[in-house]
Amino acid sequence: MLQVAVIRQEKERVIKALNKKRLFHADQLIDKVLRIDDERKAVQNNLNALQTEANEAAKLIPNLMKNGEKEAAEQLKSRSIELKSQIKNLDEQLSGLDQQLTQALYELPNLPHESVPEGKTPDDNEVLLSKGSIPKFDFKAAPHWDLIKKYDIIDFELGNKITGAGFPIYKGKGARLVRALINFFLDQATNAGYLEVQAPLLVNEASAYGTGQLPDKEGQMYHATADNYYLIPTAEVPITNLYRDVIIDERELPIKNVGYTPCFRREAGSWGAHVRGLNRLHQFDKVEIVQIAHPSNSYKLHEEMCAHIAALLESLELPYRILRLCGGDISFNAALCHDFEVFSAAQERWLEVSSCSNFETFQANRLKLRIKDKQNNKVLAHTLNGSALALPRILAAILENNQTANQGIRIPSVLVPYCGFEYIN
RNA sequence: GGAGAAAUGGCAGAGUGGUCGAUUGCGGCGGUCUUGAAAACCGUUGAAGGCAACUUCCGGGGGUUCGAAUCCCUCUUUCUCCGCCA
Repeated sequence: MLQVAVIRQEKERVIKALNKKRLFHADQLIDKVLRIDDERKAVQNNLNALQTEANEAAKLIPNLMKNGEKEAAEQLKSRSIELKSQIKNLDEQLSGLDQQLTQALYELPNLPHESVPEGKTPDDNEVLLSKGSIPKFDFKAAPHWDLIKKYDIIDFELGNKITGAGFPIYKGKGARLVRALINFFLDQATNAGYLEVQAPLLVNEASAYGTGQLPDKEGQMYHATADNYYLIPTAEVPITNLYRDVIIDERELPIKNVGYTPCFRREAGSWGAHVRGLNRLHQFDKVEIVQIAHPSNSYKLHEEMCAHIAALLESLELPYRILRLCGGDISFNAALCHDFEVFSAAQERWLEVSSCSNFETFQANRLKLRIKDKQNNKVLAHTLNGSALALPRILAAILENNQTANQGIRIPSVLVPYCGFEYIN
């Protein structure tokens, strides 16, 4: 959520930035915000004046009573009763305006960082780096959905029976490899200074609002309606919300957390071509890194997070590229986002395996996540997160890229100590 | 699930209708002293809105009253006891 003060003070810059995100009626939305905010202030001023009067009356009455001025006291009492109904009225107006203001602000996406390229579609994303060699085979490479059948390591049909489409059953070396990847990713993050946390997989409404899943993306989350909880679409939600309504001493920064969770996504309406096998699931595993940073160095920390993610991909020996998302493709909440894609050799496609974003103060403003310095001055924190990494597509790429003519699938050497075998065969 | 108790500032913990935004202790910050540190002493120290005056906030919501941290209702959470249970 953008800050009204920023919108007010830098209106032109904000409109320009929103246009880059292809929000072309930004000026109207911003005028609406400012109009509501003006009204809010006016109502609040009126309310304050009446409250002052009521407070003074309440102090005066006992004195009048003591001095035996019954008449005056009674008069003041009836005035107070009058004031009370007016105050109630204005109070209701004020909370109505507050709600309107929040609603209006919810419609505004985050401002893209200046380095975000102009553009409309994923084709306009900027390729920052492309690394690793794409494997060549002297045989017909099989897509991962054939390989998993051949080696009997993942069963989609069985998942259909238990739950439905998009909930695969990992078996044997498949299950072991998933566990190995999770442990490897957690260990790497811990070594890099992240504190591991295990957070709930269901969150309440306030948390979903805090990180921006609500109100917009309600349809993307599974909703446990009996208790009004949401299954998390990413560990970002519970982990970032650990710091909701918190004021952090700047000496504790940056806060670095890592967590493994399953992620649940309804992916409503997004099934079709290119979603076979592990490419898109309703439940998948992901290790997520989250940082709470001071605004002065959040971009440096974003680079550090991206370097961490790149190092993971390199140690898994996967060819990858890094994209800087353009204004048209970057998410509603992010100021800057780098996508990491691995090349899947049999599908001959790039698969997104990580998104690393700096949200600047956009989430912090909703979360009321602030930093205080020694002088007790407070500023909104910057929040960042990145997948490190999402498992299924990594798994798909490992299976496809490391297949051999007759030895089965070679496991990247860094994972061998974790899974205890060198080949799936 | 049943019975009871409680929820106050970073923490501990007073406050049961009228200058209470809240005594006090610890912690934090600043200072005196010290070569430096500790101890001691002095000062300072919640949040939000507002240009400001000022206003709001004592778990959330509602009510009683001229006036509520304090009384009533309700929800949530925590603790104790009982029951059940991975």
